[in-house]
Amino acid sequence: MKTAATSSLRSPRTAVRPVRDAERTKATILAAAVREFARHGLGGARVDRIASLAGSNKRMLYYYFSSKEKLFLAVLEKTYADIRTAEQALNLLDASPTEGVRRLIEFTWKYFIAHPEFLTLLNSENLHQARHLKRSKRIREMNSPLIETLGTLLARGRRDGSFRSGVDPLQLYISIASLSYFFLSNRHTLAQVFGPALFSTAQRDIRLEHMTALVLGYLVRPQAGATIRR
Amino acid sequence: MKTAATSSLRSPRTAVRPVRDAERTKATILAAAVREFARHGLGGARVDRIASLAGSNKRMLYYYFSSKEKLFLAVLEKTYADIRTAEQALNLLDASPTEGVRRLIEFTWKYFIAHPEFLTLLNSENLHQARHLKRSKRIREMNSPLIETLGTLLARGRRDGSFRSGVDPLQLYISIASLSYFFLSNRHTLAQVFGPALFSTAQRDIRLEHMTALVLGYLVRPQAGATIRR
Amino acid sequence: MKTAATSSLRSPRTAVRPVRDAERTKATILAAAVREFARHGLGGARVDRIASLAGSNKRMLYYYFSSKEKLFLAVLEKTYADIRTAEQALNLLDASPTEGVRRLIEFTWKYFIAHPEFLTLLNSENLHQARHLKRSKRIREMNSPLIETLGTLLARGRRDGSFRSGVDPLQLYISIASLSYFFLSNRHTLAQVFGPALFSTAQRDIRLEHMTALVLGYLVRPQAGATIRR
Amino acid sequence: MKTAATSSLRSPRTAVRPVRDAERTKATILAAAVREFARHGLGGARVDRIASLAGSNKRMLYYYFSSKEKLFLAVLEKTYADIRTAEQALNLLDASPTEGVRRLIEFTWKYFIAHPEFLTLLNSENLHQARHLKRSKRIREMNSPLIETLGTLLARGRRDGSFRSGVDPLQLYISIASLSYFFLSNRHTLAQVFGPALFSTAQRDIRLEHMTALVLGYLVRPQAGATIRR
DNA sequence: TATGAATGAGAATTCATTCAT
DNA sequence: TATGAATGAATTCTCATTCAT
Repeated sequence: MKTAATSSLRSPRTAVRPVRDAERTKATILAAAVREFARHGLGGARVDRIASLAGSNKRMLYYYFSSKEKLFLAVLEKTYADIRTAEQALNLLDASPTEGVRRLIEFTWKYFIAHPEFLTLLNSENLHQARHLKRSKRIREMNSPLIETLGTLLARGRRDGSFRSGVDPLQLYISIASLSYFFLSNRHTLAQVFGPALFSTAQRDIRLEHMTALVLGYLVRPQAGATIRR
Repeated sequence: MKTAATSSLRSPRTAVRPVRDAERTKATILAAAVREFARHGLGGARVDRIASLAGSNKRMLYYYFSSKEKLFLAVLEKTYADIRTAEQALNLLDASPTEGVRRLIEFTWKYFIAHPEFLTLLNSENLHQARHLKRSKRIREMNSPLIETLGTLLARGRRDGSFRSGVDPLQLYISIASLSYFFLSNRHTLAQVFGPALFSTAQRDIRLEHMTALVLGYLVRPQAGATIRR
Repeated sequence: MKTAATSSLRSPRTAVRPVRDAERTKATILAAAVREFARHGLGGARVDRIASLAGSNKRMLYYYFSSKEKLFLAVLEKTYADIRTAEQALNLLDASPTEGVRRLIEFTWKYFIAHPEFLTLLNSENLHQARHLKRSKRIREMNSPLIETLGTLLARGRRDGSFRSGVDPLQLYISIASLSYFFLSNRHTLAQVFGPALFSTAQRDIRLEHMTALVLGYLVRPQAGATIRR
Repeated sequence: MKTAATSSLRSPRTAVRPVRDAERTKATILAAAVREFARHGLGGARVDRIASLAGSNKRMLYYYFSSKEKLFLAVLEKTYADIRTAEQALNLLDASPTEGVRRLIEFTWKYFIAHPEFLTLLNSENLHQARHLKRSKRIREMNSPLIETLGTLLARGRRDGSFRSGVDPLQLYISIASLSYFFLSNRHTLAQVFGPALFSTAQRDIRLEHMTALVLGYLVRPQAGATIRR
């Protein structure tokens, strides 16, 4: 009876009965948790909702993750792991310094757009003063390769005369992230204050262009011969 | 007994000036709410804690603010009103375009440092998709004068040749806010990932310098005569 | 029967509506908790049951006692306070040493019969290794006056030749408690093993006589002149 | 993979002797259950903990014992069987009546010290009003031989003039058990109230001496010739 | 205006037990 | 025989809100 009801809800082929596949169940719960925590924050997330979102039940959640807090940590770890993986696919050093920086800006922008959960989860974790991150060896070991890559790009650009000197790669990296982050993370209040047009698809390109112009306008030295006249 | 003692402490006769207790109680609760919502977000904030933080009681809170949500809205309105007031004290148009922009960056940076609650409250409101802001006529009427001021600065700079052309004041305003916001709002996770040294007082100045260099490096045209040679 | 008894407790005149008498509500909850913990032990007791037994609700229980564990502690404290009060009403020193000891035995026996909760609560607390008692300053300060009283009786008896010498009052006190405690605390298993007749009202007197004979038979020296012959 | 590895470790071929795993598993679970129920009582015991304590799993526990309650019953039966076995090794009738009683006291004392689980399990069963015992034919058939033995000792002692008359062997048996039981079962609260020194090893001997003196002081008639004079 | 008492609905977490392999 | 996965029903505890004085 119960089985019938349940099976009608879920397609017979995929999940008629309990999965009995630990890894899969765990992954499903984790994915549901990512959505829930991203949408409602740590405090606002509901364990019940995560379980039913995952097509599982609360008990399984505790079976695999022990507590809501630890589940949140697992979510953070997955989120960090995901972005690190995406970063590794970037080959910024294949291009010219200018092109490399341009691609980094674009990557950041597009990643944040494709993964809005990253922004809200990070906000949540900061609201809690990075309490969970502090306890996670895993995350602390996941260093982003991008700071070093950006450092290499800056050095190359300086050497070939295209970039100005004296730029700290960490500060610049943070600035690049900032420009995308703020715009997307605060889109609801920004839309309210400056009008929803700001978030049309056309405006998205405009924002990307602006950010690129800002960063490259700062970095790139006017080329020789490009004498500036009045 | 206790009541008598308490009331004598707050009795109009002993107060220095005939302060309206009602207004004072309301303000105290609001101030406590700002702290609580800033610290814990909307979901994590506790009505009990606000009441006791205010040295008052829950009944008063409901008496003046009707519900937790409306109290949150009041908090947002106060927070926006505060920053608008601070912005009005700025006289960016008294200075040169370059100096005006520099001051705007500095103001933003320092305001965010002095008012960390602004950042977390905004994050909270965005988590809730600006649900409260949408309902607040008051906030929507509180337009920031800075976009227009920045537009004027950009136009002046363009005219006097110091600034590049084609810069959208809104985009630039958002970028300026971004650079401070991200760094401060995510300080806990950033400290965890890049080390706590990033947030020493010395580093603060470095961040401000970097942001200023970035924005002005982009905006300011190399001066005439500053010919670039091989 | 039970309904009648219960409803009389809540007669319309006394508690039709919420009591709004903090002390009374608290006391009612505490009384209900004594019953529930005594019946089911700490682990087996149900917070819901306590609340409804008290004609109140769970929330009030937490309002006044913070947690199940702290409520249990309050119950222990009350239980200890009760027996100490009862002990203070005893005037053992008014009687002869023999009579004094007899009365102590009788008091212990009757108190344990009248207060079966004392036995089970003590068992529970010992199961938990006196975890709660350790935290209770109140209980540690509630010293029983009976050890000292018993010491005085023993000294007097020794002096007037009625009691043997070399008896440690603490050991004897513990033994007196033991004799009643074991019989009553284990009555269910004893009845199962030795038959329920052991707990008839007639047998109760027999037990009291036996315990008195045992203790006094040990303490009291055969009187002079009562020569023992073959 | 993991399963294969595990089962190969326990395969009959690698075991030293061809032990019947079934019996062993059952015994291991039972032993673990004794500990767990003794420590936490019936209500506080956790099926999970028993399984992992036994190095086994919950399914096996249910396979062999059907339910938590039945497992508790099995534990009680084992506990009773153990003490009956130990009692049978006593040969109290080999000695003089006085010596026989002395040995019985000592045996009780030492058995309770060596088997603290007996005390807590009995307390648990009494908290549940001997519910399980009532259902166990096995236990009801396991009569203690000691009542009869004690009866014989008392009769002999009366006949040879060493013991007083009119002593009910059951009452005395219960008293002897009481004196050890109470002291040991309530050791945690007693230590809290009277200080931990009461449970030093030295004090243990003092307690045994006291109990023996008490019982024999009551039982033994002053010897003939030991006329009491003025 | 002020305050402590009271509450229902809901939150996280736990538990004994069963299922599938 | 053995094992990990799965679950419904409780269980403790929390929270925003309202009531009585």
